[in-house]
Amino acid sequence: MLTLSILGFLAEEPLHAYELRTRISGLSGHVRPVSDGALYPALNRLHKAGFLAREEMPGRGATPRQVLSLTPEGHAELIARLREPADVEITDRNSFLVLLAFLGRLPNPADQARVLRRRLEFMNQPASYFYADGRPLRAAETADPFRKGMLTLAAATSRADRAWLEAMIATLEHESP
Amino acid sequence: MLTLSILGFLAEEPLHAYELRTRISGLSGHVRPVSDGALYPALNRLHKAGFLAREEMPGRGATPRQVLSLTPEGHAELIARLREPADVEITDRNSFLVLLAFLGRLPNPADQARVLRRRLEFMNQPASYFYADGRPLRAAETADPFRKGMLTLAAATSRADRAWLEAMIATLEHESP
DNA sequence: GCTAGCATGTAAACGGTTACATGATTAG
DNA sequence: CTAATCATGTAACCGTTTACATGCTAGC
Repeated sequence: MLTLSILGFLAEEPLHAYELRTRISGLSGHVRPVSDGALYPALNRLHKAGFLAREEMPGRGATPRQVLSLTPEGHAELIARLREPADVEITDRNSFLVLLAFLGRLPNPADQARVLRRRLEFMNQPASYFYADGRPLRAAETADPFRKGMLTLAAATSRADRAWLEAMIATLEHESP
Repeated sequence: MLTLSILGFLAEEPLHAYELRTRISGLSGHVRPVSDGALYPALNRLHKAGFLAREEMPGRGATPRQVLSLTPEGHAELIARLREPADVEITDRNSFLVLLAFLGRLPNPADQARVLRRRLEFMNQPASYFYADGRPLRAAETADPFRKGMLTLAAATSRADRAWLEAMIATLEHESP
């Protein structure tokens, strides 16, 4: 998820690590800093892999900026990760939303639709959080008001997400029949 | 989150690790197995810390079951974790939903309300995912349909969650004025 | 003079994933 | 007979968090 965000934001424009960090921090909605201990090692990994180019530039403070940009390989890597997302990015809503943030970078609408369809198929599998005697419990059957709330909220989110996915998939299929 | 789930489920009834695993797996909604490599070490940590008692019992298969139960210290630990959740559990929706699953275990409605209020306060901070020229971008201003969708879905979820939190807090305050 | 912001990093500890390892029972 | 389920664990790897480390500039 961190890697995808890095590649995704750098595909828009070259950035130095500090600026990249503030953008990634915002991706959670509420600004929550990405730890440097995660970001800088990730950047080094991507640089070693040949996905990133660095260029030194004078910064506002004392330390010079390391302006980062995607190499052609880095761009290819981003496209590959968007076309064929890892399981977590389909399965985990937070990860999927981050994926969505960059899915517009995929050039082919059919590929975009395929990704959305994967998510939709996953969501269409019946979900249940609790079991009693081996049978799934519905929200109405739970006495605990917190569990009831949890189930209701999860269901509402799921409904809204599926509706959007279906509408968006229809639009994309209209674009490239 | 794993630790909380372990303590939470064991507070309901003693379970062996295998059964515990299937319950925790269900907590994501869609059954996704908890890796043994995470579960067993976590159980060992909790056992070493004195939160868990083990009792050997014959199982259905060859391997005998290690039936796990909460010690009084384990129960106290659960209550403490519920009363004073870590930041992630307030901040991350998935984690918060897991917390919710066990919040009914807190004996005091005022404590329950305090936790919900913490989440509500966090959610009431204005959220924005993208910035242009330092100003937050609204869904309507985004040209990218995927980002627009992402922002719309996040906003809808946020609205529903806040509404539920407010209603539930009101109910709890009514219970213990 | 001090704090916040700009700007970069490293090291230790922790926890999770993946793969490995074993073995009995039951249903198809 | 073979796959799934029951049942327990370990080891290597990988990435994240937390804490440490440094230093300049701008505004109060």
